[in-house]
Amino acid sequence: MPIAVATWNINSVRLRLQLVLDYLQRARPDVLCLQETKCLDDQFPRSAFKEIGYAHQAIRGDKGYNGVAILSRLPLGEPSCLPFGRKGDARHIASEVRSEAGVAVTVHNFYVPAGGDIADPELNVKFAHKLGFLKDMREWSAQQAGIGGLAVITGDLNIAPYESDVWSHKQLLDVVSHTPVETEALEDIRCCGDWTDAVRHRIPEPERVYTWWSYRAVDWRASNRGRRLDHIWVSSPLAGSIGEVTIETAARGLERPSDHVPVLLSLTL
DNA sequence: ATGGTGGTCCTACCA
Repeated sequence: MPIAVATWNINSVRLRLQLVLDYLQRARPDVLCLQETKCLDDQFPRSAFKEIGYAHQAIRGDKGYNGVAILSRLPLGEPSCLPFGRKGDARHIASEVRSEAGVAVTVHNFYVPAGGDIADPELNVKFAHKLGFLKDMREWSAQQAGIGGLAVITGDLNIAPYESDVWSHKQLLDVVSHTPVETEALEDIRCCGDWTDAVRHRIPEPERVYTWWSYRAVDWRASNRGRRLDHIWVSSPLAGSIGEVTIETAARGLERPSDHVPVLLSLTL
C-alpha cells in the first residue's frame, strides 16, 4: 500500500478552507502538510477536515501569522515540535504516520522563515533569523542521519536551491531565497542528513519546476517568474520508495488562490 | 520600472 504525502502553503487556512477541501477530495493524499495557516489552534477548522476523512490532525498555530498543520487519513502519533529560530514560533510540527500495513513514517512539516528583502544578516534581522533557523536545521539533520529511520521532510523551505528552480538564476542571485549562502545551507542540510530531494529525483534538472508565483505579477502565468520553494525530501531508507510526484500548478489559477501550489509525493511502501 | 498584491487585524506587520 503506497502512502501519498502532500504539502501546501495555504496563506490562511480559514480564508481558503474550501480550496483545501476541494484539493483533498480530488487528490485524496493520505497526509497533507499545511503552512501559514495563520490562526490559533482553537480557530482551526478541525471538523470540516474530519468530515471528509481527515480525522487525524496535528496542529500548531500563532495568531495571524505562521502556523503549521498535518492532516491525515491514517493514524498519527503524538506530535512534537522543534524550537528552531525564535522560540515558540509555529514553524515546525512532526508526527508519525502509520500505514495500513503497519509501516511507520515520521513526517516533519517545516515553515522556514522567508528572510525579508535584504540578503545581509547585518542589515536585516529577518535574514539573520533565517540563517539561524537553517543552522539549527543543519545540526538536527546531521543527528537524524545517525538514527536511520523512515522519515520525510516537507514544507515551505523558502529556498529555491538549484538553477532550474527559479525563472532566472542570474537575476535572482542577490534575491532572498536564491542567494548562495541560502542555497548552500540548504544543500548542506540535505546532504549531511542523507536526504533525497524526491521532486528532483523524479523531475531532474534542467527541467524547470516552480511551486510559488508572486501575487505581485500582473499575469503570473504569462510572466511565469516562479520559484521552487516547497519541497519533499525522504530519508535514505525511503529513497527506493519514491513514486509519482505531482505539482498542482493549476491551483495558482483558482479564484483567490494561495501564492503556493500543492506538491504531492507517492511513497511505494 | 526599486513598483507591484495579498492576509491579518487596526495600524502596521508579515509574506
